[in-house]
Amino acid sequence: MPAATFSYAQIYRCVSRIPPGRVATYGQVAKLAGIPNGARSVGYALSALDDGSLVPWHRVVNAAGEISPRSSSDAMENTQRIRLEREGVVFDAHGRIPLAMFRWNGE
DNA sequence: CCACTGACGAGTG
DNA sequence: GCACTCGCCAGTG
Repeated sequence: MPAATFSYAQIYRCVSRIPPGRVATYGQVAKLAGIPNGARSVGYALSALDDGSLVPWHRVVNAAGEISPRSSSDAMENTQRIRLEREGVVFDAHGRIPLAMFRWNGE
């Protein structure tokens, strides 16, 4: 586990704030976490998570509304999609989410 | 300190 | 819509 001397907790907290059936982009979470241009850092922070995490990391997608491809194990991508669909999030034929409807406003 | 890598974003052609 | 480039921040060797 990395030193994480920085606001990982902020990122996790913001992600946890995302209501069910809603999604947020990396940039959005980053901004809310206090890192305006730290989209990459958000992704890294989420990558440090695992199944045992209480953080709904599956509600975080990229700016295109797609599930970001991770290093390996494409099976996890499927898991993320299943979890989202189970919460009511719909994927179009392109495999992405209509952010116009499901994007979290950050209330 | 430097170089490389990584769940990204925005801009350009 | 796709491919490429640059910029962002953090972690690791």
